[in-house]
Amino acid sequence: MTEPEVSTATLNRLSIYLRCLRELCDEEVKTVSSRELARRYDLSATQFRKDLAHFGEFGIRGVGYDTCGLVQRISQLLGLERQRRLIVIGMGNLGIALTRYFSGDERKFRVVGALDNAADKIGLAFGRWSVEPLSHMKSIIAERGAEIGVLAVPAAAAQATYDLLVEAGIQAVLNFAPTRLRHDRRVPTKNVDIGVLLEELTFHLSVGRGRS
Amino acid sequence: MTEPEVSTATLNRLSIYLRCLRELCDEEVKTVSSRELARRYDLSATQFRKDLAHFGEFGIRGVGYDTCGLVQRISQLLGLERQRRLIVIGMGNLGIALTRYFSGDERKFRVVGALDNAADKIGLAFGRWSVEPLSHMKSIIAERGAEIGVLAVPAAAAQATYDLLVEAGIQAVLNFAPTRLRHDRRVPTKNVDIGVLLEELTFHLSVGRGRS
DNA sequence: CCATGTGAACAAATTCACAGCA
DNA sequence: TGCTGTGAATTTGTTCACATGG
Repeated sequence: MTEPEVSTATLNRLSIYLRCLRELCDEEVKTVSSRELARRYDLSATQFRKDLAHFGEFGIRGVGYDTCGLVQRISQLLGLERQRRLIVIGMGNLGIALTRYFSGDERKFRVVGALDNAADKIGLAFGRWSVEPLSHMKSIIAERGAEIGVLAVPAAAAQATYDLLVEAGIQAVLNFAPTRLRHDRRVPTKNVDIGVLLEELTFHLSVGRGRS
Repeated sequence: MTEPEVSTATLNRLSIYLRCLRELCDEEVKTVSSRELARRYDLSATQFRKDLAHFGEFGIRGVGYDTCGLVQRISQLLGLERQRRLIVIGMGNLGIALTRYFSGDERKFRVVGALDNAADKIGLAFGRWSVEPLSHMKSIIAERGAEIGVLAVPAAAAQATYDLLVEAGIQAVLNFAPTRLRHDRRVPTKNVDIGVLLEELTFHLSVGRGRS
């Protein structure tokens, strides 16, 4: 069974649905209709059904969806059945924050390495692991099974560090550096660009009140 | 002159173009064609022209675009002609990181307030301002001219804090809390949901190599 | 009878292809 | 001639409306 082509928008909505359904499941709501879910969380009922339709049939006609069951199903679809391992590269403000955040007993993602080349950072511990130089990258990825690289280096160093990550065998990258990466086709890469988002808000500020 | 309706995608690309053009301008490249820009930064030449077309004509036929001039023009379009003021709410790992980051002499955005209700946080200084309780929010916004609120509180507190921000007169919100906010139509709001992005990457991991 | 799942209609965004100007 | 600016064509994504099945 080869998985279908699914848009980023659909995948991101599945994450949202997962969160909503988890809440309902925790509240011991047994079943929910797409309409009720949409009303409660300000979503589109049709879109919810269409998004799921990419992957199969999950509901019961005339009834709705089993909340806890669907949490399991969507978790599987997204590949969240087991914990994923991250390494964070760049121990600036943001890198430290992310390392600390994902060093707790966070369910789905866990930091297994913190890297930086600055001599005054190496050896410090922001989470469970102390900071190591980038020369250890390849062995960390291989030995600790890191799958996702979190890039939190300055813009100027981002491309070179990205290339190192790919070369070292990382399987995906979440980039926080405010720069446009030339990325390897085989390594899925997402960008979080806080500057771009703030500038979008600024546009709306200067034009008048608007919606998200 | 009432501004046109522009999609989020277009606005975000304008921020990217701005960054690319700034680089070219700094390198003293005088003019650039849409094709050359696209080639160098892996963008779409047609899309670049179409995006600009929402706002007017900026190029010279047969020649291309004046790099430094276009930096100015796009900055104006996005409302970046003056510095914008932020307040950060929630001094957890991420809130501290963001406060520090935007407390430097960052050109376009500057933190003018750091808020948290935790007694052990109040009074600490992570940037130029020490942490104040949320009860000061309204006066900080009014007296220091804060326009954008950066929400970095736990998910459980996000909606209540968002409502407080709106009530206190904030003009836009950048939300880092992993939750779906019911937002006021008049206050543009953007979400940065790191969990959603990591889950998208995880999907691609489990399915096979893919692109961003 | 109710809510799902889905083809068909619609809307939005992207890409093509070329007219028109420097 | 070269590159912009833009209608027209195409692709992609969303919404509608209803047949289908529990």
